[in-house]
Amino acid sequence: MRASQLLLPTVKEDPAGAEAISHKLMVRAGLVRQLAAGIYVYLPAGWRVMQKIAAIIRGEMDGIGCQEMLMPVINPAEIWQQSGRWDAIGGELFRFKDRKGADMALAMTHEEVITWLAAREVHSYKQLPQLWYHIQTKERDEARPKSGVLRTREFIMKDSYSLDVSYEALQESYAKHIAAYDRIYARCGVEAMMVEGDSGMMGGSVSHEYMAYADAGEDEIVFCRACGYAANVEMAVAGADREPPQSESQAAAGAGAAVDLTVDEVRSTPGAKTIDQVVEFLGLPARAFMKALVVTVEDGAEGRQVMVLLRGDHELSELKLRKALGAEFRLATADEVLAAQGIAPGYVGPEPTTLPVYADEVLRRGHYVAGANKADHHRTGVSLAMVPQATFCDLRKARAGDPCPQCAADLDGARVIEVGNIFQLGTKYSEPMGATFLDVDGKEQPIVMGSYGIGLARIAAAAIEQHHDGNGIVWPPSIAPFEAHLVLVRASDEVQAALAEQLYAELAAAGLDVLFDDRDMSPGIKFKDADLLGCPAQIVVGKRAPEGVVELKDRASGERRDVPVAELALALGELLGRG
RNA sequence: CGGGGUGUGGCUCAGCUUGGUAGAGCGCUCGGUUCGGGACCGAGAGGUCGGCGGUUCAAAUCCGCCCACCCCGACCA
Repeated sequence: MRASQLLLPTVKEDPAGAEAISHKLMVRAGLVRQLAAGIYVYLPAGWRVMQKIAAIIRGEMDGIGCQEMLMPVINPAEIWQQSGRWDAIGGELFRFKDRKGADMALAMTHEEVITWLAAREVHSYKQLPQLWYHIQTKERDEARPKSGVLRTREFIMKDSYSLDVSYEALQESYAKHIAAYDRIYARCGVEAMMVEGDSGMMGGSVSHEYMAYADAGEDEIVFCRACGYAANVEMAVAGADREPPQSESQAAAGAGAAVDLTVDEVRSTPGAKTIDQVVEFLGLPARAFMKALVVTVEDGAEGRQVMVLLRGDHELSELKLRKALGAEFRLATADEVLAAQGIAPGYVGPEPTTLPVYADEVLRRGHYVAGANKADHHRTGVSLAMVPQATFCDLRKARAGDPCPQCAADLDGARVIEVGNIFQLGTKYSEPMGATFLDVDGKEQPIVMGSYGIGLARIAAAAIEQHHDGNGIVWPPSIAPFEAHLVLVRASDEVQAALAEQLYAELAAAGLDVLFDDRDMSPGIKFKDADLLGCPAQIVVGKRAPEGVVELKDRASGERRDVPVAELALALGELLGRG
């Protein structure tokens, strides 16, 4: 491809509002343009990256016997009503009516279509297992698109589905996907880790998420270098705290502290409503406090209130609380808190309270400062021995430094991008949608299903997050828009131009993806563009063209060396890792 | 959906507080000089200041409503 003819609109300045590095670089390098919130145009170079990622995914999916097909984005409402998701999913599902007034939906994933297909075409255990996939646009009316291509309302996903005769058989399909996914990320040059997931709206029981390390990621995981345990912080088991409660270490240190945590006493804390403010006011660490949240449980027509207790320095895992309650919940409004506890948020405490209490495990021990249920006052010496109705459970988010729940080593933490996930759906869709088969005994059974997704753009973005420098993107060779960027320094120099043309023809003939910068522009612009775009090899035809020598630059290391034209093919092969 | 912010040439932004001739840098066009790390000189093109309404002799600027986009939160196969 000739740069003089390629639509590659590079820009010098970061786009307004962009924060994620991948977002800035994808726009600056001329890979994408935003049409509307969370809706992007893939420009030629960006689309090449997507196609390369798709090709790697295809290869690996085909490799485990998964069959490619194509399912429609437009779905009749009927199948979504059958699966129950028409009602279960809120505004995230794009809905519209066709000209006849029939309800339609834009598919956000394809379980319904797959199950519809399976119900019609799969009848016997002899046809199973089946592995089906497609690479198709997904539509989701995200509440908040963000971070460029990381969270969008329209995106391309590889989604595959397994159909099996039993849960045991499903394990095999699941294992095949795990193996394929590991290879896909490795081949794309993205470092990702499999963690336990929450199955969320997909339903089912077992699920895992593939997480790629990136500061721009919106998820956080903890993982153990010693034993390999890894989980989303929402999910991860928060092990016991190594340190004793603050009140015990304070007691051990002897008397004389300004505030004795073990003494039951009401103290005036005017204006101090948040943990940070009370910490400041009393001069105690956050872990000396107990924070009381009042939440409204939405398991009846009218919500009921429940008090949730966490240590001051811990964060609530909403997922864990949802599981403990067995119902959805939300933070209570100020009015609800006042009605339920008789005090406005800010000074709520468990002593006394008539509400059901759910307390995090670490609060079993120790004395804490808690709200005094009186405006502008907190109370010391509060221990949960005073709250007999308290139910203890693991409610807090795990964090780096916590002991690993499997081997007790220290957990590490990382921000991550979710680049894929796999679910054991079971019969969640096959039962309501009547996707059954006859087993060996002639008995009708629901098909046991799994679903497996990978977002292509997220792989591209994660690759950039993991591989870039101050000058631009440093693509892994496997997914770079071009393998080599041939830079003609002086287009007006006949010798240089002739040599560049010759190399362009030869490299292309050798099957290499080459971008030939034949533009008549100042060299600085060309070099900057080449670094920004980030193709792994740069071949610079310049001063030494008359001798038949060009410069080969390794984008990743920045190393450059002069190479006689005759040796270029070999040197390029080495640089690109083709041996 | 709640909170905050922004909207001015293609891009990034200033101007708005205190109403009075619409600006800069980059990009673009033409001519010339340059030519290995986003060159220089000269001459140009390009804007209903997000939209509608209001106040005023006069609105980019003040007021109201709406829209779009961004950020935080809620939500998230």
